[in-house]
Amino acid sequence: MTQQLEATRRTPLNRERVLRAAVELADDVGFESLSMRRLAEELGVVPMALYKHVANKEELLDGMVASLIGEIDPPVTHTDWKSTVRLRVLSARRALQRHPWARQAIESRTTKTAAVLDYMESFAGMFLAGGFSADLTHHVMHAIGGRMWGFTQELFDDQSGPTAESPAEVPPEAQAAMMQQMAERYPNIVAIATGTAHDGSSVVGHGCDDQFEFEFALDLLLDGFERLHEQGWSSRQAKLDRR
Amino acid sequence: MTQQLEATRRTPLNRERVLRAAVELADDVGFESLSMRRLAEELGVVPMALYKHVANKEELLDGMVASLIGEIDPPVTHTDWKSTVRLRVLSARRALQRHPWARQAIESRTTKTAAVLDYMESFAGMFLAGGFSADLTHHVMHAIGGRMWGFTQELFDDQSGPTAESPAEVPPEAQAAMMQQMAERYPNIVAIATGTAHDGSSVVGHGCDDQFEFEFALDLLLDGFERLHEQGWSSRQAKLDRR
DNA sequence: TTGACAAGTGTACCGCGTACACCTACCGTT
DNA sequence: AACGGTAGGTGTACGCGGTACACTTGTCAA
Repeated sequence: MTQQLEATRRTPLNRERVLRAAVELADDVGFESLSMRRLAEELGVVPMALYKHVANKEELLDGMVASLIGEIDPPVTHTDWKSTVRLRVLSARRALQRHPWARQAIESRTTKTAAVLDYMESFAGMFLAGGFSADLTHHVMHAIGGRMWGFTQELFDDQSGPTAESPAEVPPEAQAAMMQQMAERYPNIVAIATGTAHDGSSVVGHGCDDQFEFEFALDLLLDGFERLHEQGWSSRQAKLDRR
Repeated sequence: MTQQLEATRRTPLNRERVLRAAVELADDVGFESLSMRRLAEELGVVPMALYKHVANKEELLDGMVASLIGEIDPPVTHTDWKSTVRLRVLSARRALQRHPWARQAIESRTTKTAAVLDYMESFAGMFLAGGFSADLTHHVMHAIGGRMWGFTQELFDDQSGPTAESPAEVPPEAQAAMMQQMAERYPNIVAIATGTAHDGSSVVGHGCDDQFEFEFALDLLLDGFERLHEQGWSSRQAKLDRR
């Protein structure tokens, strides 16, 4: 009968499996619903068992981020820095979109793990290899910020107005009235929202092309970097120019 | 004796006072340590009493953000859009720096309150008033993202390496050895970190000029916006150009 | 056979947000 | 003067979260 139990028993856990399960679970239920207890349950194990493989939840999250970094393509070679950076960022973005929890996870991390440092190291390398000064590279990395991970501060993703309660319970034509009110109180927002509804559909929350928005900002920055690089920008000079 | 009790009793709470106390508490103890229970304690009241003035913690945070927005200067008038936007953003940044919890609070909010919508409305207005098309304004607002609140994704603020444990317990000259290791594993990071230590001090975590980094990226974006605006950029054209 | 060690368990603690029933002082009305 | 509603504050309790600590159990080397 111990035999049976042994047969039933899964192959023992290990850090790898815990991390994989955590990623899967977060993919399914979202970042905020990922708990040690829930993860343990998913693995058919008691919560405290996890602590034999990760020190605490922080470390679990660090591990998840590391695994995410593993999904980002290495930089391509034999092109200019701009394409290299661009492709890498877009690869990061793809990884991020496969794992909706990743943005929150990255933002929640404070201490940099080796995996993160490695990624940043390699990222800086793309600029330096492109002939950027260490100085410019430094500031450029700051400027690109979260976009180096493939995300933007999304301040728009919700199409909900201030009075968004019921998800599908909106009276069909009452929407027009609300739209009316919106247009009065928020003319500019309505303008920029509908101004881009090229297909004529004038719903407020028509949702915009995230990918386009992302690339718009990314290219704006890359073009700016290029210009500074070409004109031999240095922070010392910039600071002198300021006065 | 009931007299005495009445005399002792504070003036009754109200939403205002709750919000003010919450802001103060968060200023002191940080975003993650702000709890309903702690706030209640601070107000000399039982936790559930707060729920007579705010519906739940979400609403409390919304209120805090609203109060923060109240600290941002209104847009200046009679200048070009660029200065107007720039000054406003820098004002937002100042507000944010007075309240270290604000970044996390803003990022944590999903539904937009009236206060937030008002701010965004007015923000969009600065571009539109400057002659920007609704189209360009839309994308520009996306691009500026969190910077419109005065913050950047800070991916650097920690100067800690991967082995940062004890805060002050670092053997004095062992730091040099660690530096050595750093330089081997992370040559690029070390280069861009020390490359900007203009004063010759080569400490890794010398900390950089946050304000400068912020303005660097902000101006890069504003210059980019200006260029696009001048050349009559439209998203339709941009999409056509892409192919 | 032993005994060390790694993996998993069970119990427990504290902090969190908040539902719900209750109390109590104050108010305008009758 | 008596009354009932109401706003503000209370007390108790629940479920969930992370995780400390002491324990069993299964495995393998000596």
